[in-house]
Formats: sequence, structure tokens, C-alpha cells
Amino acid sequence: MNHIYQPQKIEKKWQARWDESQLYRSRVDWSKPKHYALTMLPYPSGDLHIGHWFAMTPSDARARWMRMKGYNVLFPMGFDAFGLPAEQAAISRNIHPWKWTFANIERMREQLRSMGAMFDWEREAISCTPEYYKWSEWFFKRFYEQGVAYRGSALVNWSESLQTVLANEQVIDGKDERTGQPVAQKMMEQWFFRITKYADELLDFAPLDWPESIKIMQTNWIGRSEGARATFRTEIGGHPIEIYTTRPDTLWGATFMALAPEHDLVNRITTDERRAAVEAYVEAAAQATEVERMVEDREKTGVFTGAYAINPVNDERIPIWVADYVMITYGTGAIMAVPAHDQRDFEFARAHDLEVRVVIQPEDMDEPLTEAAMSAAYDGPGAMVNSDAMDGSQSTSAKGRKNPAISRVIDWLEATGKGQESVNYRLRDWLISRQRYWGSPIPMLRADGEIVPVPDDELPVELPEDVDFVPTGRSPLTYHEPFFKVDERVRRETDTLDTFMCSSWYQLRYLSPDCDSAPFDADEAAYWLPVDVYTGGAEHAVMHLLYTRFFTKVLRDIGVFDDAAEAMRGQGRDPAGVFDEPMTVLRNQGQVLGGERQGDFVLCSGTMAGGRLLAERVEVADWNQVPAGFEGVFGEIAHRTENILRVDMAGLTQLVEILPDAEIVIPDIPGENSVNQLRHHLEIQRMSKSKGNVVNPDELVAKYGADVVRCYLMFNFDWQKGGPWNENNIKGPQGWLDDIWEIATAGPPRAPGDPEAERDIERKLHQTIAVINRGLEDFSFNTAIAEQMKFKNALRAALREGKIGASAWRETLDATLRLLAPFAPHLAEEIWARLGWDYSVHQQPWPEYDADKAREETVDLVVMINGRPRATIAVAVDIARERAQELALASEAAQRYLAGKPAKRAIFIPGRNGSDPKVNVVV
RNA sequence: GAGGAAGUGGCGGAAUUGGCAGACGCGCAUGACUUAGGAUCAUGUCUCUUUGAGGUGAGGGUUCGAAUCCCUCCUUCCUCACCA
Repeated sequence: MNHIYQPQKIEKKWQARWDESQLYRSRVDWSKPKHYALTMLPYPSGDLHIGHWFAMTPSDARARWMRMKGYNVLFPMGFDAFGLPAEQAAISRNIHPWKWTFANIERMREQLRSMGAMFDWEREAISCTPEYYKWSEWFFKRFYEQGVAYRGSALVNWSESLQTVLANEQVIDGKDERTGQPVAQKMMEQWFFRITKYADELLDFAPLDWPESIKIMQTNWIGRSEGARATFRTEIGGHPIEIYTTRPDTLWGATFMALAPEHDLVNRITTDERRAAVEAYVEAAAQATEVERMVEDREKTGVFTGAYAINPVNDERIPIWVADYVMITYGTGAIMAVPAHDQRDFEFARAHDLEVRVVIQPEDMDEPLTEAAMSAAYDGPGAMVNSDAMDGSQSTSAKGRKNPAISRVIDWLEATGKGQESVNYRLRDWLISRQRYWGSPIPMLRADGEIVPVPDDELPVELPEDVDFVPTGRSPLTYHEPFFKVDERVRRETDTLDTFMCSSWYQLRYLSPDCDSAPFDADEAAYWLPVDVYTGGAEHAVMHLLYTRFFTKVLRDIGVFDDAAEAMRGQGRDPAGVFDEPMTVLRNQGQVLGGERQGDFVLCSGTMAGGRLLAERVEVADWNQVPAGFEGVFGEIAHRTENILRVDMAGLTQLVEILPDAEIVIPDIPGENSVNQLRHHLEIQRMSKSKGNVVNPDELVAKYGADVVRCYLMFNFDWQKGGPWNENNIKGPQGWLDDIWEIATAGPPRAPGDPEAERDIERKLHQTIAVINRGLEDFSFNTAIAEQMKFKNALRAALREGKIGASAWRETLDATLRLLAPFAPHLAEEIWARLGWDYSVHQQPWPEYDADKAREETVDLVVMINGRPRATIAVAVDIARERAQELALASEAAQRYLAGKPAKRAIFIPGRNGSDPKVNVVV
């Protein structure tokens, strides 16, 4: 028997044993309740990051717990393997994406295995294999047939640096979300998915237990707004200009119109004398990047087209301007401008000397509101004025039909045929084609200019391997003739699918990764779907998490789940609602941030000048090495820019300028040192290679063992929040597992055992079970482990006192190891085996919580005076209200406060869920 | 500008959701064992003017009772952003 816990000696062994014995194979078993636990699949970048461990190992612990509770658990793993980094590696390092990707997968599989997770590797799916992307292509075809996929022309995001278009969701602040390179707007013909058709259904989160923040983000992203459309006509030519507004009640206040620079009509309506100015403006707007156009507080610019429009509600003639604050991608790309009641229009009107006409008289104002009195638009409630027959209608702060004025105007617009009620969305259709090589081919052809799908029996269209990666920026498929030239008349689509399409259905492929007659096996789907718990990062809120919901709804509507629904009925299960959403419960983990770094402690000597020390000598030392009577500045370097240090001198910040020829002494680094070698305090921030604060999980596993790393990650953070890395804290979980090892390997105690102490341990055990159950249920892994540590402390103390006999020790250990198994699977298994118990601990049932065993016999009655605890009295658990009040009032503490006077009230708060009862005495 | 989340010891974080604030752990302190201690064990560790009193970013409010609910600020992080 080893008496020291050496995880490195046992972990590999058990991982191999679990594999061999197929411990984690999950098979359909209709006699057992199922649980599909899913954690977001990694991109095979080549190295598993500590963030992967943080996301996956707690998810694994929870899946293991569900399994021990009697569920048939599916917990699969795979790789989201298409994407740009592979292609970039191909260009810069001359390695084929296929080779690069699979080498990385090999490596990451090993790293994933080292976690000791219960992944069922037989179900692994890799999105870049033909077996997988055959079905991505197949889905694309079905979408095309159903009109969900279409080819269309639109203003799209073009990344010059990546030489491809990007979806709206992949553009942040006008920059590519991955590389931060600027993205330009460009009119292009591309493939789209009609996600907008599902906007309303995607807004319905009723069936989902998802974080509120994700639901809000998706809701905002979809951006549903209610209002009306109305058609204005140009004075000359009568060209219709359709506008969308959420404020039809202000239609009478429109004093001009504004078109987006990209609007079709700009060219046609501009008068000859305004043409030069308008063309110059449109040109300039096209040159400006999205970023420039979005700069906050930018002066509202625009030019007059020379043309006028007729307002349909009052036949008034108003000028038509072109302004880049109107976005072609939102609404109709044209607005009616109501400066009195819209801040942007107001600013524009003031900048270009246009009329501001009040049509809503503010509620709380007696005098009529006038243009001259306004310094900002008024968008509050009030009565409609200057609006003909609508005058007097009450406009509230409510939106859409809930606002009486809006509702009345919409009715009138519809009755008179001047406009109609309209709902608008911010959401755009999903642009899914990419001008890149390393993605799933789009199974389409162009025959004599006409678009036709590749026949099903020719799927998958395989990516050719013999392509040349030359840094032309263009996809190698575009100059690979055998690929794109099918014959003289027929050309193949060379764009590939957005990788988000591949990851929109991977949870289905896990069900049957080898199935070659369908994307997934209907019987498997009938049993396992939907995913019961999905874990991963919140950064996918409006991308993957929205796409996969959309994808699932389309599959349902086009009948892809019909066979699975039939199979469910065959088992007597109701398929209603089962295929509406991909994942029922979603929880996001936070992010592990880089650790805080302390700055060097320095002693700086020199001369003071202008409030700063001009240092001739800077020495890195220890705070206790400050010589008595030291004259200079000493403290931690809080910040450094070039040769200026900000030194934190016990809370006081001192500026130190290091003179060019100053002597710098760093004892740890021999030889001559430079200013740049001085370390300054580093703020907590994201881990990144450039900051040099990344944590390598492989090294941690080698040093502490996988179980310790797992437990550290679960114990030292609020999982849903994340936080800064601090390796010092790893000693906590390490010590806990050491102690468990010691208690277990010491062998049964020779003590006879004290029934009372043994009963107390049993009671604490059951209290612990309750807390662990709640912790795992709520993804509060830290409290679940804290409670186990507490229990271990109590058990160890009782053992040291010689109060636990052999059989109680054995029974307690049996339960302890089961409770430990989800968290530290290797250690629990090793001790279980050493005690000679049957393989495997992971196949044991979870200890059942017994409320009777957990119950205390006596509790502390807390005596509170005016809500403040002042004393406790030991009483029976089931103490009655009256008795508790009596005891409290009679207590020394209460008497002291009452000073002979009667108490005003004495409120009894019964002890619930293990908390002590209280009496609050009001004096 | 809009929306969201959060602010608790020296640190990571608890608090059964309105009922003993600071569980558990790190760190630190004192002691024991030791040639040694960055091992192990024991004890202690919110603050103060300590028979008591105060304390959860600041200020107000509701309540018998507030870290938790409401109002007004301040700070940090995230998301969206000229959205008509």
C-alpha cells in the first residue's frame, strides 16, 4: 500500500481500464430514463486550453452524478474541425489542412482523455470528414428545395484580409470577430438561410430553461419592433418611397425624408443641379468603413437631392435628403424624419436648417411646445396636435398597438390605404457561403447559367485534396479545374459552408456517427433527444446558440424528425414538442482569467526633482531588505511606461524616472539589466499567448494529477462566473484528496467505536449528501466540494479521537467514495479497488439522502433583539412556537434589553432545511 | 446612447433566496514535532474605544428583521449600438 497519494501512478491505469471495459458506452435502453448531457465541442486548434477543462470537467462531474442517480447518460465529444485557422496554417507553413487538423485532433484526444471524463468515444463526430459533411450538404439541399436556402444579392460583410464574406453575427464593431480586421460592406450575390422567417418562433423561449442573459441577447439580436409602413411618393415621377416607422402617430410631423446612400432611388430622383454633390456624398459614404460611420456623437451629415416627396397623410411637400445615419440594412433604407420627436432627426434638422414641427404636445406642459423652445427632440407621452382628424389622440410611452394614438393612426392608415401595420426585425437572413477552401462544399451546380443541385446519390461533393495553397487570397477551389469544371456546360459552386452550419446539428450526429443512410438514426434520436443539459460559453449567444435553434426548427418543419417521432410513438412516448428545440437546459460557464501578477519590489535612489525621483540606481529587492533610513523611493512597481515607474509606496504612489545611464540590479538575472526587465503589476485579464499568462493544463496534470486539477477548477470558482487563476489555491483541493487517501488507506480503525459519535458522522453524511445534490443540480460545484471537505474534517477528527469503529468506518468510506466519484473519478476508483470492492465505483448507485438520518436532535434557538442575534439557547429540534417565545423572552439577553418593560412582539422563525429556529424580540 | 450582470475579509468565494454575514479553501499568526521547514499537526484569524457595539460600494426607504426587495448615485464587466 502506498501511503502517499500519487495521482500520476493511478490515473493512466484507470483511463485504460475504463476504455477496455467500455464503462462509458451509452446505448439506447428504453427501460431507463435518459439524460443527454452535452458540452460544446472544441475547435481542433492543437492544444487544449485550461478553459476547455473549466468548461468540460464540471459538466462531466454532473453527467457522472446523473449516471449514478440511475439515468442512462449520453456524454459525447467531437471536433468542430472546419475553419480558417487550418487554411492559414496551410498557407503559412505549407501543411495540408487535413493533415494539420488530424494531427491536432490526435493530440487533443489524448489531452481530453487525461481529464478522465466519461466521454463515449464511440460516438465521436468530426465535422470535416466526408461521412459528416455529406449530411451538412444533404441538409443544404433539403433547405434549398424547401426555399429555406436561397441565393440572393445583398449588402454583405466582406473581409479583405480573410478574402471572404462573413455573417452579421461574426462582425463586431465593424471588425471580424476572430481577427479584429476591418470588414467592408459590399453588394454581393451569396447563399442565405431564411432565418428571418423563424424570427417570431425564435423569440419564444417558453420551452427553454436558459440563462436570462442569453434569452435577452437573442431577443435584442432579433430586434422585433412594431409599427407601420407608409408609402410616400416623389413629387415628380411619383416614385414610391416606402418607409417603416415605430411612431406612425408622428407622421404629421415629418418635415423631410432621408434615404440611405445605398438606396436604389437616390440616383433616379436626384436633380441635375444636385447630382454632383449627391454623387460625391454617396461615394464618400461607400468609402467609409462601417466603423467610421458608426462613430458616436458624429455630426449628422447629408445632402439634399433636390427632389421632394408628398406626405400621404397630409399631402405636404417635403424635401428628400440622403444621409448616412439611415442604414440600408434596416427597415426599408428610407425614413420619414420627424425632428420634433426623434433625436437623430432633430440633430439633422438643426445641422441643416430644416423645419421642426411639434405634433405631440407634452403631457405635463401647459403652454404649447414650440420649435424655438426645443433643445432636444421630445419622445415622451402627450396628445397629438397639428395632425388633422387625429388631434387629441393620447400617445403614451407604450409601443405598438398598446399605444392608443399609434393604434388609432394605424387603423386610419389601413382604412384609407395610405399604409399598413408592420412588424420589423433587426435580424437579417443568415449568410452561409464562404469564399474559402476548408469548409463543407455547397452541393450546387450552374448549368448554362442555371442553378441546379447535385443529385443526392453524388453526395458528398468531396473537397479535393490536391489543391495548391498560394497566398493569392482566393480559395484554392476557384483555380482547381477538376473540381469546379464538371464539364463544358456545368460549373460547380466553389464557395463552402459557414462552419456554424456544421456545428448547428452536431448534437444529432453524435447519436449515430457511423450512420450512412441518414444524418442520424431515428431510433437513437427518438430515445436521446432533445439534449437535456448543454454547457458552454456565453460568447455563442447570438451565433451558434441561435443558429442551432433555427436549424432544429427547420429540420422539424421539413420532416427530418418524422421517423424519430414515429419511433417514439412505437415506444408509447409522446413526441409533441420534443423536436422544437435542440437543448432544453443551457448553462454558461464563466471565463478563467489570467492571474494577477505582482510587480517587482524596488529600491530606487537618486534625486527628487519636480515631484518625481530621478533614479540613478534601481534595485529589485524584498520589502524587508529596505535599509534603515533609506532615503529613496521603495515599493511595488504598479505601472511602467518606458522609463517612468509608478511605485506603490504603502498606498502612496510615487513617480520614478529612470535616468538613461541608471544602474539596474535584478538579483535573479545576472549581468547588466535594462528597464524593460522590470516587471510591473499586471491586471487580471483574459489569458493570451501575447500576455504570457496562459496556463497549460498538461503541465498541471503532470504536477498535481487530473483529479486535483478537476477539483481545483470546480472548487475555487463560481463556475457560472469564472475568475482569476491562482495556482496557490490548488493546495486546498489537493490537501482534501490527500486526506481522503490517508483516511482510506490507513485501514480500518481498531477502536471499538462510540455509537453517539458514529451516529453523528452518519447525520453529517446525510446533511452532506443534501448539499452535494443541491450543488450539482444548480451547477454550484464549489459548494458541493466545500461540503465534502467539511465532512472529511469531521470524519478525520472523529477517527483521531478513536470514536469510529471498523464497520462504521467502512460504511462511511463506502458512501464517501461514491460522493467523490463524480469529482475525482480516478482517486475514487483506486481506493474503491484497494478496499477490495467490486469494479466499478462509477457503476454504484448514488447515496440516497435520508432526511431522518440528517435530522439534528437539539438545535440552537437564536434569540434576536430587534433583528440582531444576541444569544443562543440549546433546545429540541421540534420546539413549539409558544415554548420558544417563552424561552427567548425569559433569556438573560432579552431581559437586559427589556429592562423590566414588556416586549412589543416576539416573532418565531421556525428552522427550515437545517437552519436554526429564531425568535426576534422587538423591544 | 440602449440593454444586461455584478460590487461581501488580505485573496478565491459561501449565505438554503427576506431570518446567526463571512461556510469551505488560500494566505497569515502563534504553538507543537523538528538540525531545518516552503512537510505535518493544533489553535486563532471581519473591525473597534471588546461586560459591549458596529459591519456586505455610497446615501436614503420598506420591514419585527435587508448582502438579498424599492429609490438615487458611484464603480467594474459583458452584449448591442445613428434600429427609424
